[in-house]
Amino acid sequence: MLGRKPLRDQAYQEILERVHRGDLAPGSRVRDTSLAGQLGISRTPIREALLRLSREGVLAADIGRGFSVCRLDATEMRESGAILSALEVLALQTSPDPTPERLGRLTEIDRGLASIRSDVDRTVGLEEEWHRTLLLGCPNHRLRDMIDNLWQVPRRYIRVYLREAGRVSLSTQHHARIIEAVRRNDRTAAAERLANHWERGIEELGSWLER
Amino acid sequence: MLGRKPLRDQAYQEILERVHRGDLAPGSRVRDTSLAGQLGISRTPIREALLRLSREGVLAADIGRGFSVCRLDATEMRESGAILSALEVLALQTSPDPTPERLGRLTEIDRGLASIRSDVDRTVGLEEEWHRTLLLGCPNHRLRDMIDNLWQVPRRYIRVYLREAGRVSLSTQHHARIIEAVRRNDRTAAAERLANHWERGIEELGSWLER
DNA sequence: ATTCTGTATATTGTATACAAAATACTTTAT
DNA sequence: ATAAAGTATTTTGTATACAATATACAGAAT
Repeated sequence: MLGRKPLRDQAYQEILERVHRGDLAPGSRVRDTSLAGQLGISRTPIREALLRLSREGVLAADIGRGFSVCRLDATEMRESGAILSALEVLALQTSPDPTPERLGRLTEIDRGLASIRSDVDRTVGLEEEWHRTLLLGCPNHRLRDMIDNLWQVPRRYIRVYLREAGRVSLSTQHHARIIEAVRRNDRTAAAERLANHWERGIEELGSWLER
Repeated sequence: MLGRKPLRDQAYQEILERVHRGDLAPGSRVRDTSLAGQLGISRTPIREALLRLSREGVLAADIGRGFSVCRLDATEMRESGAILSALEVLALQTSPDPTPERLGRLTEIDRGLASIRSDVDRTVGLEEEWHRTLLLGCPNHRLRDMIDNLWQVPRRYIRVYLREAGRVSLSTQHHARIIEAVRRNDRTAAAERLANHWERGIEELGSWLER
């Protein structure tokens, strides 16, 4: 109860980062004891974080034999992607018109994305921030939270894809087309393009995974 | 580790049932100590269940002062309903044509719903089963799981509404119209009607809550 | 009476302890 | 050497212990 945030939340963040960094590799077992030792806290908050991560699809929990990092699997990625796509489209459709300043922020992020050469972390971070910024006005808080949480799954896939397939970014042109529709206040077209953006991204990742 | 299922899962189920029965009233505090005593197990698995329930929106977790049952709130219901509606529509759209036997099951459930006079539990159970049966063929497992989980929120509202507003059911005619479209293999119409079913249900519950 | 304040109690978040089960290791037999 | 079987060691799931904070209560001041 020291840092004003429960230890379980700090543990959650830290473990998640290790998964994303590949420090905890897909398929590898995650022992609460060793994490507790490494983070210098007890097993209890660690286990609470692990339980949460397994509910979110980052870890797998086999009864009696603990936790392991979920292996990357094309089917899972397609499934999560389809869900996230539908939810982001819903969020966009039910959002009020974005402020000009937010539109500016979106193009700014896109400029950032275009100028990156090979920083995977930064690319994924900006891609996610672009989506979050797009949906920042969505009045459905629960939906926004859910989308944020669900992003954890595709984020892992995008990261690996960018790193291993050597791709640099996930098409900023799509972003531009979406922004263009939003700017015209044509939410229907924007939603359609957002869905299309997801569909292409999923297909790109999927076919690479199944290679 | 006795019942072949982790205690935290049994605790989860039991606590959830108590919330639904109204045994744990909205707004009331939930003390892990007292639950542990009542269920005859330790606080650890109880807390794991409480943490999960708070992530699912059934309980609220205030840092340092424990858990309480979420109060019923029209906004929350509308938000969850909108999400669930979108996800069920997605599930329906991406499902293969249902087997005749499953269609039969759906009309059978509807007959059951129509014949109920005043059993709230049974009504809610059948309504939920109808939805689950409709989406049983959906190949996106993650989506099905997510829908099942999300149902916990509207279920609480429907239950209270039926009980306190004295309504008997949530319109089996809607179900019939959806089934009719599914039977014609017109998934677009079916999806549209399903969305409409949700919209009307949400509106009915919402205006009652805000009365 | 009502509000404040200090103290007792309860409850939380976290750490540790313990028993059952799983994994790793060693020894023995083939 | 390989395989099997039995034993030691980890690791898990759950229970309990403990310190810090929050709540409840009693008495004093207004």
